[in-house]
Amino acid sequence: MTRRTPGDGGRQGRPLYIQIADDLRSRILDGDLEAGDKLPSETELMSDYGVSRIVVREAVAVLQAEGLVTKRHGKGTFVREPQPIRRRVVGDVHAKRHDTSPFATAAKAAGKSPEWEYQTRHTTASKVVAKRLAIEPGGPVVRTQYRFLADGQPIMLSTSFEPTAITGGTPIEEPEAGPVTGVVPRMDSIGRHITHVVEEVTARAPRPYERETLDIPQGVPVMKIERTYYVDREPVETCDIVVAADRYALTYSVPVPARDSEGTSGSGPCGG
Amino acid sequence: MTRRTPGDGGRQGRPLYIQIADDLRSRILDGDLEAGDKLPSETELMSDYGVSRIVVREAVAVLQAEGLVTKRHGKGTFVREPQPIRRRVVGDVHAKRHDTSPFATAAKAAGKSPEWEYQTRHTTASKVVAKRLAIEPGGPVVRTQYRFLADGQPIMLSTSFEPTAITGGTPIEEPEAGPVTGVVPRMDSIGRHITHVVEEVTARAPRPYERETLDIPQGVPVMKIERTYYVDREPVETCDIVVAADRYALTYSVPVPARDSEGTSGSGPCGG
DNA sequence: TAGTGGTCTAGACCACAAT
DNA sequence: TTGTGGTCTAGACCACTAC
Repeated sequence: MTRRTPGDGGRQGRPLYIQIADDLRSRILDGDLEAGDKLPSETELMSDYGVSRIVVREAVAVLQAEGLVTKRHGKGTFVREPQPIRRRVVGDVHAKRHDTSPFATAAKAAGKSPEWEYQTRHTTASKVVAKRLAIEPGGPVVRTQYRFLADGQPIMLSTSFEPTAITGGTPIEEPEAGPVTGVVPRMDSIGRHITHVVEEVTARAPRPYERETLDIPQGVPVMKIERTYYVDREPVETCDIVVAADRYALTYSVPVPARDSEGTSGSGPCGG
Repeated sequence: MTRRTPGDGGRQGRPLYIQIADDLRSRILDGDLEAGDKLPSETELMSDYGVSRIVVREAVAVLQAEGLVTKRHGKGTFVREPQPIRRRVVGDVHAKRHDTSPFATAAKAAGKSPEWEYQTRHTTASKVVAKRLAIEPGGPVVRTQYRFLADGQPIMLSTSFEPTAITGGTPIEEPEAGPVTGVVPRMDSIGRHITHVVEEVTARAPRPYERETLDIPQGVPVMKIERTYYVDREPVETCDIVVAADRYALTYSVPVPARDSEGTSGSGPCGG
């Protein structure tokens, strides 16, 4: 490692904390340090590399931001262990049925009843929600916030919006208060069969509230799914789902038409 | 703000840098500071809050990790501006055709020819790749790495794998060297019509190589798409696609079957 | 009690960008 | 030249965890 004199500001090479981070990273990726292993303490790293504590801390912060390590107060810094992944499969053409409720299904498979907390409010549509529901901004909607739990621990957040124009006055006006639950059965019960679902997936750093509620470590982003249910071209419900990205994989299966007469389908390389 | 005496370690409240971060965050979210606006300099924040520089820097680092601000050396710290989003739509039931090459389509729509660089290698399948292609580990594959460019700037990385057992000896053995390009047309040309595509979406912090190549700022994760093309149940190509999460939204449209006799489809609340 | 990471001060020199 | 963020030192007290 290139050692620099105090205060030379980097003339002799890259910053020390970057060099140390690189060194530690390769020790992790090469398998020298395995998942769950403890990194040398800050004191050890200080003497190992002959630098001050802040340099060591910045180096470790780099690895933490990359999601490679986790710090535990009073215990040390550890190589992050891979999280168990929940697979959320949508639209598998080979499945007997389409599973639009993987949370409930997974919970049942594990012998647990799916649990969630919710809070329903009658309110008005914001500009964004109005656009997704194809209604006028300010129009009446029913908003329900969910927290889904596994072993009592929140693992998914969701907020749904339904236009009162569709459900108002029916037994299912409030999603969790009627005789039927589940979006598709509920809409079926008032004669509206949902024909398709559109999901828009993005990812970003978690908000402080999400970090706290979902117990998300530094360096782990969230995936946000904007899901909208349609009856033909009419949106009947839309919701935002937020999950920790290290615990979920979203799988989509999409058919390719028999032949593309226009010759543009799949015209690029894989990913293009 | 709760001021603490030096070295009291937090008895009187939350850490100073958290309080300062909270204050700055609310000034951003309340619209007091808008996208593109410059935050007070570190020197100003030091005197504004009466703390040392490291506290100010940690506070700003929090906001940076949340993706709210970007630092520019020699200029200042700025509220991040929303990035133009490329929408990648897969499986829209109302579209005339399925667009499996949104990159090329988007480039053409903008009046530019899509550009990419690639590098093809004959190699053997790793355990992971073998599993995705349903072949034996160590089996021969053709591996092609792509960098997709817009205005000369890389915006997407992709690595594809095709088993030589399928393409070997045909004109399309190497994806970019044959008479036909594009996964679907290429496979069509050797009598294998792709029936469906499976995409598995995850998100994580970018690797150093990805940060550099794709020019990803602090606090922005990447989305990784594992895409596999199938002829019936036989995988014929798989690839990994990596994009910056603040510049892409992945949209999937999935049909819901006419009626679910087993009564489990959509049985949970939205997101459940 | 000892070791760990968490927070904080005071001060220094540096590289980058605009004027 | 001035102001910005980038890197770094030396030292302090604190809270958490395990023994």
